This record gives sequence, C-alpha cells and structure tokens, in this order.
Amino acid sequence: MNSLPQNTLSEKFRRLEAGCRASGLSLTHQRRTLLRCLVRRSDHPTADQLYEELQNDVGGLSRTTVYRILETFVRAGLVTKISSPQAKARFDANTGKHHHLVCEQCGRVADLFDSGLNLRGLPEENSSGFIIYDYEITFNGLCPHCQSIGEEHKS
Amino acid sequence: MNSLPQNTLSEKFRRLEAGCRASGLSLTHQRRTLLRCLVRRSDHPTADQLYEELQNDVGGLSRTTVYRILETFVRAGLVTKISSPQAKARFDANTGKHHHLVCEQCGRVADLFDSGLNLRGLPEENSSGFIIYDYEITFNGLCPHCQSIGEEHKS
DNA sequence: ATTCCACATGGTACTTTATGTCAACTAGTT
DNA sequence: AACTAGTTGACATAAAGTACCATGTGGAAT
Repeated sequence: MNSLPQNTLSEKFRRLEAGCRASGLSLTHQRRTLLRCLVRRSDHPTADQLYEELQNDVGGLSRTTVYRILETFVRAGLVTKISSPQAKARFDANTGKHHHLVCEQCGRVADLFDSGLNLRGLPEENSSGFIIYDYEITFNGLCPHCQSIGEEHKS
Repeated sequence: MNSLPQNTLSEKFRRLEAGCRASGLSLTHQRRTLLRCLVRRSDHPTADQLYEELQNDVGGLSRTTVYRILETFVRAGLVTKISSPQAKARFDANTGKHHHLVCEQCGRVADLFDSGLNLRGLPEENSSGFIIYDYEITFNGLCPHCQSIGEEHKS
C-alpha cells in the first residue's frame, strides 16, 4: 500500500548516489545525509534550512559544508538551484522537467507538473546572442497559507 | 532620426512619474533620479549597481534609499523584481510582458520579446492550492561574453 | 586489512546583500 | 510662508554566501 512511495524515494536516493559515483564524487557521510534530506523534502529548502535540519543529526554537517556540497551537486547536475523573488537560493533534487509556483508573500515554492505547459522548442534565434540550454516557467501567486492571512487582516 | 528612442525613453519616464502620482508617492529628487536611471538601462541592474552609478551624482542617493525606493516601486507595480540564479535581486522598469535570458556563468540578464512564447492561459487548477497571478519564463544559457571565455580556456 | 593521499570537512573570519532604526529633511498641501 | 506626513541618510545589524587552511576520511593501491 504505502510501500510504493518509500520505494520511489530510496530509488531516487540510489540514482543520486550513482550520479555521484559517475561524477567521481566520493560518497561521504555528509553527502549521503544531504541527499537523503533533499530526496525526502519537496519544499525546495534553502541552504540554511537544510543546515538547520541537519546540524543536530548524528555527526551533523557544518554550514560551510552544506553550502559547498549543494554547489557541488548543482555542478554535477544532480540538483537544481532555483531562485525565488526572496533572493535566497533554493534547491531541488527533482531534475525532471517541471515548473514552479512561488508565493509572492512568503517565498514558499511548490512544484507544478503540467506537460501541457512545456514549450514545443527553444527559441532558436535571439537578438542578444545567448545560447539557450533550458528554460523554466515561474508562476507567481499566493500560497494557501498567505491567502488566509490576507483575508484576516488585509495589510 | 534618433529622436525616436529619446522620445520613447522620456515617455516611459513620464509614464512612471504618473504612476508614482497615481500611487500617492511624492516625486522626490531621489525617486526621479532612480526612475531616470532605470529607464535608461536595459541590463536589469542590481540595487548595488544602481547605487554605484548614482552615489556620485549631484545630490547622490544613499544605499539605504536605493534599496528602499526600489522596494517601493515594486510594491507600486512600477518596476519588476527578477531573481537570477546568482541570487541577487535585479530590477526592470519594463513591466510589459516579456521573458528573460539569464547567463548561467555571470548572471547577466537580457530581455526576450517573443509573444509566441506567451501561454494561452494560466493553469486554473493546481493541487497545491496556489492562486496564480502571473508567470515568467526564464531561459538559462550563456551570454556572448561567457561563450567566448569558455572557448579560450575551457574551465 | 593496512597504508596512503587526493579530496572533503569544520571552524573561523570575512564579504556581500539586504533590512531596521531614528533624527533630520522636504514635497506638496493649506 | 508654515505645516505635516512622508521620505531620506547614516549607522547598526541581520542574513546569505564565500575564502581560507589545518584536520580528517573515502576508497584505491598495496
């Protein structure tokens, strides 16, 4: 019954471990810890949120290490770095094609899987001379939590 | 001949001034200075870049003021705040519908006007319960400058 | 299993980016 | 010209991220 989500999570974890090996990254305790955390969370945590959660674990991580590992993962293509209007980098272990909903009020980020939104192709030519590799659609709005706050005392 | 771009710039400026008045914002010297600068620049400057440029003007702006005025303009809808993967907030006085090219290397931002890319409509329903107001497509790639650097010494 | 070393980590210091506070100033109204 | 709400500047502080380097460790070689 609920064995399926467990399986997909540990599958994701194993795939990311394999990705580390493929990139020549040694699988340290700290990297595994971060990977496990990233796989479990779907709320696009910031580096500091991850640090908060992990620092008190058995053999916790240092803040520097969290930042450094995240950058390493991004460079290896294992994790995506997304930027919210709140100007804090957020991280996402789901590298499949999807888009993001960002709350204008609190910065919360949620996923939006809607293949109907995917562009047919990338714009080939553009006057600015950029080479385009990828794109992402960011939807701005209000999360359920901030909607209810707005109703109570409209600031 | 070249009177047209001049006109459109000062037109934009006057439209933004009108926007200030409409929002009840008094038109201080500092706000006008910032507006002029934002209208003139199309490179999506960061708050500090604007401060750098303006601090030595006659009656220059303080850093605090630059940040504060920009936030004010964003809240009034006169200026858009965009967030790049470099996690520095950038500002854009062009509030018309368009999208952005972001350089993965240096964070440079260029505009992409391509109405063919605009979505037919916003996704009505989404499982996360967000109210969606708007969207923006961000294209990731390499700017011309970083392309040439990459060719010289492939890091 | 033990040795070894390139790679990784922890801790501190530091930089950059952004916000809070409050006295002094000014735009725009009266 | 005077008044006042709104705005600014300077400083202090917070938050986010990076640099440095001595110490520690994963995993290949023996």
